[in-house]
Amino acid sequence: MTLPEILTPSIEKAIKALFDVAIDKVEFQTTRKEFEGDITMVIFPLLKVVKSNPVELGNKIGNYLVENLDEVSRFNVVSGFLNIVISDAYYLDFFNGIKSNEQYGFVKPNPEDKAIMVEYSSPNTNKPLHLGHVRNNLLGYSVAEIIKASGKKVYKTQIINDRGIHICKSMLAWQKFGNEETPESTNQKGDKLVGNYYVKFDKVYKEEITHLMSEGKTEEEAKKQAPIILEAQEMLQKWEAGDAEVKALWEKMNQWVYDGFAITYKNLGVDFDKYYYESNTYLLGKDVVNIGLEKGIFEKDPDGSVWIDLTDEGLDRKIVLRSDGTAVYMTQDIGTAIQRVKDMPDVGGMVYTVGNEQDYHFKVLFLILKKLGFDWASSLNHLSYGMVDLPSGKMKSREGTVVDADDLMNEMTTTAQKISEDLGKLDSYSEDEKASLYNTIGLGALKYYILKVDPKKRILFNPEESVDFAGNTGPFIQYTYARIQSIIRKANFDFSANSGMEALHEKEKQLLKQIELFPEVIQNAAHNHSPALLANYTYDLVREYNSFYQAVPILGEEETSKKIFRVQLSKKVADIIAASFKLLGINVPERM
RNA sequence: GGAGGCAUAGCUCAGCUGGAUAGAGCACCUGCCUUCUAAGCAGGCGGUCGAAGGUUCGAAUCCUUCUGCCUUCACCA
Repeated sequence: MTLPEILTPSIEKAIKALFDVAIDKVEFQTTRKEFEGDITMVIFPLLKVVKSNPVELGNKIGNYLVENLDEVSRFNVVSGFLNIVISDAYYLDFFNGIKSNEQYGFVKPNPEDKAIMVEYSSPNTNKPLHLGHVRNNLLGYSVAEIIKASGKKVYKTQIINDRGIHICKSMLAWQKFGNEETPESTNQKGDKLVGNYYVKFDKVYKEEITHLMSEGKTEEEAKKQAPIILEAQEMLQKWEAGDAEVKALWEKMNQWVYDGFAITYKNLGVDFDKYYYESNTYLLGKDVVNIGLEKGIFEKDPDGSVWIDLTDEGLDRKIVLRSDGTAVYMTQDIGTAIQRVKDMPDVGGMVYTVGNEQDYHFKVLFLILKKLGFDWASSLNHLSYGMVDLPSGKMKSREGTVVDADDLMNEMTTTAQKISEDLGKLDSYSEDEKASLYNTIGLGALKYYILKVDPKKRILFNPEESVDFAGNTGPFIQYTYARIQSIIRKANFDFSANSGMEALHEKEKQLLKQIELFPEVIQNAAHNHSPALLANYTYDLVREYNSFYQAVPILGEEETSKKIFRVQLSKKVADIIAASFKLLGINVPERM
């Protein structure tokens, strides 16, 4: 039971006994540092129901609590705030209850509950993953893990945009200029190789445009008439017609990309339960549109195109089927959503991790699915996140101003190595152990840097400054974890025994209060789809721990009961750090 | 033009359902390594919470208007 759960009934009883009125809500907040107390009740809201002045009322309630609850040892009233001092026994009791619970804060899924499907990553297959994908992947993975920890079954999925003009551009450029190059022959990751040809295509395309314009064409005409773009469009048509040669090339090059992605995903530490491919789903949804047409949800224009009129909802008219009867993006997403629930009938909701430039698209998509009458349509969420910008401006893959995901991870690891070597604490480590540790720290820095900011805010990513290891950073938290492991190694006595502690140091109490918040933070983070809440909580916990660490000797010449308790407390903090970081997809090192 | 998002210290960010004198880190200054890992701790400096109104006992938080930046409103995905 949490403190509010313990206190609320007593306060209600007190009010009932004193004034004979019922109150509907009691408001609590943690007591500010400058006042004595652990939890504070706000008196003001009661004044509407109870005729009294805040101080008098606070004193009455306070007295009642001290007399009737063992947990409350004393209180003070400052203007409209009742500051309640909770007994050490309560916190010791709480700690004994959770200290050996490995699952503390995590809720077991209820088999009756519907599962949540989390979609993230969803790249195009014509170029490697970049910094923007990194944010998407980290967010999606972490939110999936957090929802899982909050007590729901989760499926991680993605839809791979494996067809379309973009991949045809890479294919065509490879065919024309590739000299049969392969990832093996060039010793290059497949996604990089394919990406190079996408850039190559664009270069040739631009040259052709310039050439045509020098012959007197307008830019618009030139863009439409450049031979290479016409050829790419022809290739796309062949693909759609099922041309064997084009399909074979398409399969070969996509496979190169998948092999490359697999390496990036592995290094990034993300995974998926189920993959969807646009080439399998792009035709889905057309039947649904026809059903919707019969129901009168959609309307057909004279030219044959199908639309939905959302002007009543404050939105626009949106096309759902082209005049030639082919599917658009929206058609496909309608179909895919329905297909997913068919594939996994226990899915009762979805979270789409997609950048905020698609806010409108998802608003419309969810509305359409709701109008089509699917009961799960009310549980669809768009995990919308802000762009990642560089100091130099926006990232543009065609112009080569992107930060490549693989390069970024390497750089972070290298920086971790430099800083670690300067500190020189790892001399006894083997080369393999060092390499693994640098990877843990470097990726920890990167992931934490991205996840600690509110998803909906844009991130200005400065590659140099992002590699920070002090303050609110991943490595700082990892470092605290490693220090605690060191304490545990040195505590060569049985610290799993009952400590027999009776009174708490102020810092110990502060720490326990922070620990007490963990389960609630997981629920909040799951509810808000925000790893940032968890990240910032963990940082607060670590600061609280470090403060405690400096203030009291843990393995000093103290009574055994204190040593046992403090090591237990340290271990619990380390466990929570590890648990929290696991949900963020970050590893913790045993030493650093 | 319609719709949506963002705006908090010089910089990067917290601030949960409205609550006490708005919090961290970086940077700058002062202390603390013979003691469990100093990637640390304790403290100082630094704010008209974009602006103006409104609701409220009480507003960074809710409402309205305005300003600035971004996104979106394709028979692209």
